[in-house]
Amino acid sequence: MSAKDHIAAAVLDWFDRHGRKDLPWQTDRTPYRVWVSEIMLQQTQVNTVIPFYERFMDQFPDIAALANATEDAVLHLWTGLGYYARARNLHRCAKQVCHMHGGAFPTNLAELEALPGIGRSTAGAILSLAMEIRAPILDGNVKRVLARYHAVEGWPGQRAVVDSLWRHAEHHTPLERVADYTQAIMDLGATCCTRSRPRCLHCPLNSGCAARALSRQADFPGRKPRKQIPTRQRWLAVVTRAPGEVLLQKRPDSGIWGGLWAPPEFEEAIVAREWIAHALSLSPDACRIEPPFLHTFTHFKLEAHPVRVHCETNRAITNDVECGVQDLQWFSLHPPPSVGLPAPIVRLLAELSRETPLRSD
DNA sequence: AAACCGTGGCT
DNA sequence: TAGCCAAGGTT
Repeated sequence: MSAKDHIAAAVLDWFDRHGRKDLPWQTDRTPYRVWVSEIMLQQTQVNTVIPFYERFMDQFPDIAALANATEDAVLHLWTGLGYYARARNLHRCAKQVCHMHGGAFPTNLAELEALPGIGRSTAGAILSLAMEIRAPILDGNVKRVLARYHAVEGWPGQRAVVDSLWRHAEHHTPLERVADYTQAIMDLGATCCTRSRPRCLHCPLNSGCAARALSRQADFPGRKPRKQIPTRQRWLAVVTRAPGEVLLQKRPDSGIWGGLWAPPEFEEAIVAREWIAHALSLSPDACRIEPPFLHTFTHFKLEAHPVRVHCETNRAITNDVECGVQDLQWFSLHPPPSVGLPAPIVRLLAELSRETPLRSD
């Protein structure tokens, strides 16, 4: 039945004329290249991913190269891309595939989903795009197309809504040309069935689209209910040491900026001042508070006040509560540290290194 | 189950 | 402009 689904035929015909076929991960479609692209593309737009993907493939051309790399090297290439747990899972997954599957990805859904960072949709993408194995996907584009075509009420965060969309996706996925269909249904959502101002007149599915029949294209998929965004303040103590060095701390694996290097963080500025002053045997008054910089995250806002201190010695600085000595390290600002750093920290350090040379009075 | 994770583009 | 959200997965 699925193979004769008129939706698949219409979408495939549209794809032959209007689909995207020249994206970096569409050439040399190995499971490895498709996998890396799918991970990078999670919640991230195509144009953002492309330069990251090129750099990543340049340094890690195959899964063995990735598995043999250090985590810091992987995180370094992820700097600025966001959702850094993806990079850590990617690295873990590469090691598992090399050690447990002989370097080749499993060819079935269950084993793929068992790998870190690979869920049902990514597994389906790998199977269909790289292996021509029939498996549905359900990314943001497909959700929008199916929610409109079938007028599925509710927002996709709800279990019943996702289940319904998955059933539709499963039903429409054809037995033949699975790779092209998967790319096609995504392209349709990305370039035709767009979130705002969908181009229904050019859509191959317009005659059967329930949302269009109801003139309710904008109602699908349903919107996530608004939520109050809490605000909390944090202070990042940017400790510099002439000439041009900065103290960074490897953050815990979980939470914001998990596993990345960043200035030590404190709940209150006064704690940072006292901690720094004590560690450097300085008076708290010697710790200068800079104007705050504000950074907005998905669900909360973080205000960080850099606390900059000059340090002439290389004595060990420890914080018994926050981390161990092994998590603290001085990094040169020239060039910026070649380890994984959050994008706001990269910008902050770039500003610091651009200023007048840091030296003691 | 719902909250959480980052950044940048769009309207 | 300020909210919305994007080739989702994990906890």
